[in-house]
Amino acid sequence: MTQSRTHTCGALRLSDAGKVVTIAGWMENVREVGSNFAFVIVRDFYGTTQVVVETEDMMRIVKSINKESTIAVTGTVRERDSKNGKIPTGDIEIVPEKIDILGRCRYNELPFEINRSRDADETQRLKYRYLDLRNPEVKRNILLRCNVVSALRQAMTAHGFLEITTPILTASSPEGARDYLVPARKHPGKFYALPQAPQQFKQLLMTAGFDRYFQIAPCFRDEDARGDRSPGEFYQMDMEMAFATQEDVFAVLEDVLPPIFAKYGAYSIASAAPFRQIPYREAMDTYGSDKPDLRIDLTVQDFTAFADCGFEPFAGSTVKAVVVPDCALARKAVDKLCADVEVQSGNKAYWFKVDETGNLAGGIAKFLAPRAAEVMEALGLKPGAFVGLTAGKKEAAQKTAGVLRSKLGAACPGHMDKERYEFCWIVDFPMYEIGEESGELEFCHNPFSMPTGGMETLLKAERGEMNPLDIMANQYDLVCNGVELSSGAVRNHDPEIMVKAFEMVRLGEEDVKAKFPAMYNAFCYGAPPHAGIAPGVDRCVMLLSGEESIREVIAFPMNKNAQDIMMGAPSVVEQKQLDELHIALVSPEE
RNA sequence: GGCCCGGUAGUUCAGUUGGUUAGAACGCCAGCCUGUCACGCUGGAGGUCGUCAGUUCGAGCCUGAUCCGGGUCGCCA
Repeated sequence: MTQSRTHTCGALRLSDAGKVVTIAGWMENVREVGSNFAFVIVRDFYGTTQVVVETEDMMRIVKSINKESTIAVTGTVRERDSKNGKIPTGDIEIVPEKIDILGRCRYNELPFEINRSRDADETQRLKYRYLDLRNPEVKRNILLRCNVVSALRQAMTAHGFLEITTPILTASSPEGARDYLVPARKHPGKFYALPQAPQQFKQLLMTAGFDRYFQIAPCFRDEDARGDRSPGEFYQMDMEMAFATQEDVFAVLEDVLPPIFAKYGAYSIASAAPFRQIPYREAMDTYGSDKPDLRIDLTVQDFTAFADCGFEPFAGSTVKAVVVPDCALARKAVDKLCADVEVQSGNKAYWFKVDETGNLAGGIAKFLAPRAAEVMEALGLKPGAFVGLTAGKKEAAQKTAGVLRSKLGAACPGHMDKERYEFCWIVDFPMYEIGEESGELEFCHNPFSMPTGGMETLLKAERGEMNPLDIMANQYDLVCNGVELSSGAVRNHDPEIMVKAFEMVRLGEEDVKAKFPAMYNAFCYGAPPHAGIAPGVDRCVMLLSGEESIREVIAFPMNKNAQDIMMGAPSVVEQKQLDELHIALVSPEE
């Protein structure tokens, strides 16, 4: 490039006509409309500009290179004879005096067409992510992410939070997800772990007196992927506040998030503070989910009273119903919906409806017909109503009903006000549950949360004055449009209460010290009460962009199997490296 | 790890009951075209139908195994 560019490909307007300029970018397209007459489209990050080739010399250069080569064009800006109102630079074109080839594209056929890359096979897109990202539609999500992260930083800083980075190489934590381990060269047989979250560090920062901390923090968990969950690594806007209550944490996020969602989101309306607070058990009963989509006005009702109606799958089960008062779904759509529910929840869904004359019809109606009046009364049914049903153990029936509710909300017009962001807090999570495998009391979520009522509550349960399953944790989830954005809690900062909480699950002081030595020790030196939360950055951007796959909001995502196809990770390493790390590979055997 | 869906041209897909030479669109190559903007027109090249085995006179299509991808459940304190 003998001359640096004077304008970007999105900059030139009619007022620039007559200027001699230089632009640079990728040769997106060449439209030949005559001999030695062609339109060349040059694209860069900012837009596209048309170059009109009118001479044999220029045509020879253009025809000598493949599309997607980078070029620099120097020439005169001219008003177009025929303008294009669809693009900002559509009034002008450049008449080139010089076209420099900067970076030749060696292939005349690409793995996919840039502007249609979103239709291409995902493996191809990820392998050639640098080509995929040339597509302005794909690039836009990454730009959105930059803006959101920048806005989060500004808002948190304005609220007096300090951004402090915490270690990436740290100690393996015994609870929670599977760790990524890193062998320690200087300590044969020992390993670092990548942090699943900066949880313990941020609590230590509170103990150190930093008062308000946040970090756009990378988190690493070796668990399987989902559409909305990256394998391996993801980012959280991690934050923690000292001398703070649950309400203090809520107040910060209720102030920080809605403006960012309204400004950068696909929808311009976001719930105003304060967000609705829904106790966990109420959420499960009413919405069949601990991450309800409040844009849907349908609710789940209990139908267990009719479990003995003679329909075999209901026998001895909890039965849940979702009523749509005015649903005109075609039979085919109903079948599809039930099939989708089964795929997503792993459990079957059933249905019947009330016809115009007030009779039960379709699906499993014949089993309920003998008690039709009773059914109508119990569910408050009127002619035209549709009833989706699920059955199973209480939790399964609830969760399946939750899936059914979302599907029905999306499918039946008038029951989902889609174009908005509806936030809510899920509060009052149980501290303990009966483990499915062990059959004994276990921590429900994490052991760092303060039990509601503190030591007094734990002692009550210990004395048998209350059911341990009724102990609540000062823990909360932030949910938006059916997506769990974040978990947080008022932490347990008292060593004695920590030990007591562990004793409930047959562990004790030694276990606390062994599992969380730094935190336990630190809390013995005067810890402030503190609380925090960590909204997922990828999930937020996903909601804002309206994308269905989390990979669309990550610049270089891994595939479902936690592989980076482009870079070839994970990969085999040289024997020398293994030797240095004191690692001997065992060949896999059957 | 279980279940569901998919794998056919460079790309996205169609392919009937198992039956002649496996098609379309986009892309690519060549020619024509002086105002295109998803430019247009004409022609052309391009295929181990994921892989292996089986059934059959005959398999893209049926059966079994296997590999790969996506979704989902488990898992994700």
